[in-house]
Amino acid sequence: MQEKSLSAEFIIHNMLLASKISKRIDGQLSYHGISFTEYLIMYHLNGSVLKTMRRIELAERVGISASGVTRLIAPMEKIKIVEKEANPRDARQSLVKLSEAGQQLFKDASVSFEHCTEELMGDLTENQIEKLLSLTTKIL
Amino acid sequence: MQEKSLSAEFIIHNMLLASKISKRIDGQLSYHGISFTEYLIMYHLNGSVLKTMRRIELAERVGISASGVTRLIAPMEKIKIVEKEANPRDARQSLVKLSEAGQQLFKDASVSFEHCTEELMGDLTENQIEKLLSLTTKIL
DNA sequence: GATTTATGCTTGACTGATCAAGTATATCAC
DNA sequence: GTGATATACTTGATCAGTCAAGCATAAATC
Repeated sequence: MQEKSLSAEFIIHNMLLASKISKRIDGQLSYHGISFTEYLIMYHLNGSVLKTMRRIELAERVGISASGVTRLIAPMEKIKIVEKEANPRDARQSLVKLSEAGQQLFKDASVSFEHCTEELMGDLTENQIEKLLSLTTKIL
Repeated sequence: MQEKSLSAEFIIHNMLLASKISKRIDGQLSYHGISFTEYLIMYHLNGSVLKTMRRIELAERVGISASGVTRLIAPMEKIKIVEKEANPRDARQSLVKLSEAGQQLFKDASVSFEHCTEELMGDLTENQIEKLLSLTTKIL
């Protein structure tokens, strides 16, 4: 008889969960004309001190590659929800700033987003979610 | 002051985690010449009664679309790790069976996979993983 | 048993991301 | 200061997956 790995089971289960969740959220955010990934960009920009971040750091936070950020930001810049800024201290960098319009869009989209996440997590108590959060931070 | 949504925070955190995990696993499985998604296909086939499943069911279990399964299975069939089978009761179906070679490959890859998941979850006890599993099944 | 509707699967066109290579700038070692 | 190495970013080629449409078969309705 073969032993079954609990960690393997959890990982597989959690991957499927993540895929379902992101599809659901993408569906909701599409009403605001943005994708989940774009929302994540705005989320991190909005949470940073000057609503401004380096592309590389955005990539790390969102979990995509640097070139992924380049391609993702380009259309967001075109519709003016983010702006390009230079860093006088380092000419290699191309900072990304969440514009006023971007902040407003983020605020609107957050209502849908949070409504969606609360629906997803509806069967769990605050304590259980906190537990989940603290356990998952131990992974990796 | 604005309230911060715990569920939103968890979802965002868990998405980043999932993305990192899948990259790590993909890296490990590449030594066996397969992707994480291909591993998942084999995992579900191997766990089914006759090592055989319908494409639609595979799609649901793995979390991709039906056409995704078609495109994913094609090269696996070419290198003979799965075989196509007909269902005499329903000519629309095209069943997928894990071949002998596929079973062996799955067994080998599982060693790497489980080693990887155990490394990922190394900071957690069995009980904590069970807790995680039971909490995440309440989502969606 | 003919017609309508639903299911299982595949295909073409597309999208969001990746990687590898290239460019520009910065930092380090001497 | 000069040369070597590292970092920030972009671009072309590619890939894994999606969606919408289509085809074949099955099931339900009349």
